[in-house]
Amino acid sequence: MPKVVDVELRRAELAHAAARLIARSGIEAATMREVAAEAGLTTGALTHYFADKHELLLTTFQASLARRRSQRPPAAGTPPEALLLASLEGALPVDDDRWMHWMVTIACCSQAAGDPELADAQSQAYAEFAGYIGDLARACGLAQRSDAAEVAATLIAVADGIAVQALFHPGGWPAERQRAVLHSMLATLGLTVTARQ
Amino acid sequence: MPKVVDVELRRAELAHAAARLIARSGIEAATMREVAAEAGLTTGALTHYFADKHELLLTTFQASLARRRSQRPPAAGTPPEALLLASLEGALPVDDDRWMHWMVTIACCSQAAGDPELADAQSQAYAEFAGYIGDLARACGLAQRSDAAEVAATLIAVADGIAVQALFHPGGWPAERQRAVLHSMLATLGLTVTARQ
Amino acid sequence: MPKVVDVELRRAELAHAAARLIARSGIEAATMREVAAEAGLTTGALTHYFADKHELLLTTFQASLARRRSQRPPAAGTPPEALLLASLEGALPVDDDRWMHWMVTIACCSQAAGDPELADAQSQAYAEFAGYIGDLARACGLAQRSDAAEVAATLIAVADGIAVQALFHPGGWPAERQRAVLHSMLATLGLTVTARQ
Amino acid sequence: MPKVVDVELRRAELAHAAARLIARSGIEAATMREVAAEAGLTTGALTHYFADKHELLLTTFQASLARRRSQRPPAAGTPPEALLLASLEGALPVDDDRWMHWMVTIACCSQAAGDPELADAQSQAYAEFAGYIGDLARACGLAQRSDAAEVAATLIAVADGIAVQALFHPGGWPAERQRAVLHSMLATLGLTVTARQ
DNA sequence: TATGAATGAGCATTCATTCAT
DNA sequence: AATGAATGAATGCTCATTCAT
Repeated sequence: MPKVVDVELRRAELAHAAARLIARSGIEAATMREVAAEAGLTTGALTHYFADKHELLLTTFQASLARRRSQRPPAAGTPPEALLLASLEGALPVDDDRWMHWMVTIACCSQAAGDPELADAQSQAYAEFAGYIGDLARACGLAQRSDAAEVAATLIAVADGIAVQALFHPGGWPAERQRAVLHSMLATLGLTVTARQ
Repeated sequence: MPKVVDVELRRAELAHAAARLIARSGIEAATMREVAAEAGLTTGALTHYFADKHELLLTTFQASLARRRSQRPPAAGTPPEALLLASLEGALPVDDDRWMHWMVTIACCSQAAGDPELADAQSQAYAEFAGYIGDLARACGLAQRSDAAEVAATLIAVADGIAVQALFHPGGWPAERQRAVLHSMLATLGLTVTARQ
Repeated sequence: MPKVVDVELRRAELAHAAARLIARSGIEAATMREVAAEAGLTTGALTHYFADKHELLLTTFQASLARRRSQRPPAAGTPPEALLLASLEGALPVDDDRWMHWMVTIACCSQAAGDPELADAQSQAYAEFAGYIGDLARACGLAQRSDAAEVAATLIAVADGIAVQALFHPGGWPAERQRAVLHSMLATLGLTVTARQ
Repeated sequence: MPKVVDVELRRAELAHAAARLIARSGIEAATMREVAAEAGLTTGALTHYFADKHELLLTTFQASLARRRSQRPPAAGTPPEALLLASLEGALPVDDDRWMHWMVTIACCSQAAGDPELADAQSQAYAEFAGYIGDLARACGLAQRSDAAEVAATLIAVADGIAVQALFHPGGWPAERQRAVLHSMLATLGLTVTARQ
């Protein structure tokens, strides 16, 4: 009987190592060797878990997306206004984890130009998020069935726009500033924001 | 007498070739060989105009930024509302040229993690744009001296947020939708939009 | 009590798997992984039966040679002319099994340049076969003690020469053509060929 | 103007280096690095002249074939008997050059199982040689139009059979023995051999 | 006995870069 | 100014091999 290893766990560890590297030093630094070393393994082990680099990158992106999704607050028992606010705040790069997710996303967006599979993953993740936000907007009374998509697009635009500026101007956007601009925009759009966390 | 070549023109051509490749196939495709070939030259010629790849990428980014700046409408004789609107619309990837600029920007952002010079170029460009938008917001009466920075940040967030969604979901954001969402947001924020182009 | 496995049988199965791979896809395809998989096992099991790849290849070659030897007709009660003919025909790649043996032989010959052990195995097998054919030639009256080696060399040359052409020009040498050329040559050399199998 | 290099000459040099390596140490030793080093260059230069290893191997084989063909004596003014004899002797591995050609041929035959292009090159070369020998056999009166193919096959079989034995039993087949067996066979087949070189 | 995780050297190939011309 | 030959380091990947289980 061989050494028992949780294959999915190992893949997750390796994908996370890749994400750290991408966030820290850019996508060009995320070579097979470096990713393996970051995870404390060797190249041979890496290719044991991922057929090739493309699969590693795709998995890294999908794992990062899944991680973000899993951190949404539980729907049951939370008022939709709080859910919506938390979801949009969740899109801001206010801590290392969220910053890392944005760096992975940006890197994959740049890569997606020559990689349909990556482009698909991105499109689908976006559609899912837009649908989720649209549902919440309706629950909050911010949108009707007919304009949910545009309202969601607007809300997401606000959060993503702040995120992009934070990414483009590191140091200029501490967490508080990000949240303040988001809250003021949401207030303008009619979402009453009560004090939080 | 040696062949007279406009050095700056050649550099611009090469930088533009690099930008096309980045937009078309991602940053990994923009190798020295490919960039040279895209411009109809050979590697040797490329290194004649750029000391190394880093300089090529930096120049490509700065050229793309300068190109965007140069397309702002002339300040003299244009009402500030129109200038502001045009500037924000100019940030949307509504045509091939603007799309290319965004792809270059995204690629450089991803690269900037490991490249301070690129990060600087990005920061400075953003600061300049934010200042320009802040001034216009004050001219329009949308902001006071005291809150110009936050108002500018909000306005840019709206435009960039739409841009990011368009980039992440190619095909889902035709030019008209981008403009419509932008205009509706600006109206909410108090900028009266008159019919245009 | 551990599972009882016939070690020699397993080695033979693995060597045969290696031979199949070599014949089917060339020697480069016969990696440890592929050989193990072809035999329905894993690499770990393969290295259990063979110290290293070199031993596997050597065993594969020797097993293929032994297999060919074991298919010589029984000497007792068979006229030497029939024995000689059958032995020479046995060298022709007229069926899958013999084709496989030739492919293994060729692969090992190519490999033997850098592998003295392989070269030895080849030399010895050849010497044994030449001796056997020489003895039969004398029994048939085709050779004296003094010229048995040269007569044997001549006879083997004919068979091997046909074999090589068949290998080099797959499709152009159906079994019948191989046998016909061999028989006509043997007739010229004085061996009367009677109808057979 | 760049350094002027005769591209075809360089390719020939590299292919010859590959052939030397294959003959000396087997095909596994003919890695890109080793071939480049054997030719006094580096890997990068090798890939400058050959797109990939497959092209290098194919070229090496074809160059070896062409080299053999180019060493046939001039047809004009030579009696067909001498031409035929020289051609068949040319197939024997009696010197380093011919030995090398045989090793390359054997290696490619082994490789051809998984490489149609290599198999094609082999087939065509064989067909050409068989046709050439058939024509000479008719010119010598050894064959009619109807049986030229079979006579050629027989003649080639004799030479190739000797060659294979020489390859399989290095040291046991000095040039004189190879020629002696060939001549005796040809005499049996009706070709009068006059004294030669 | 057999597995498969892990290693690390080695592979073909690509790349930015240099330089004689 | 421009070429393209050549370099050598680095890349993604494969391989034989080892070993705890």
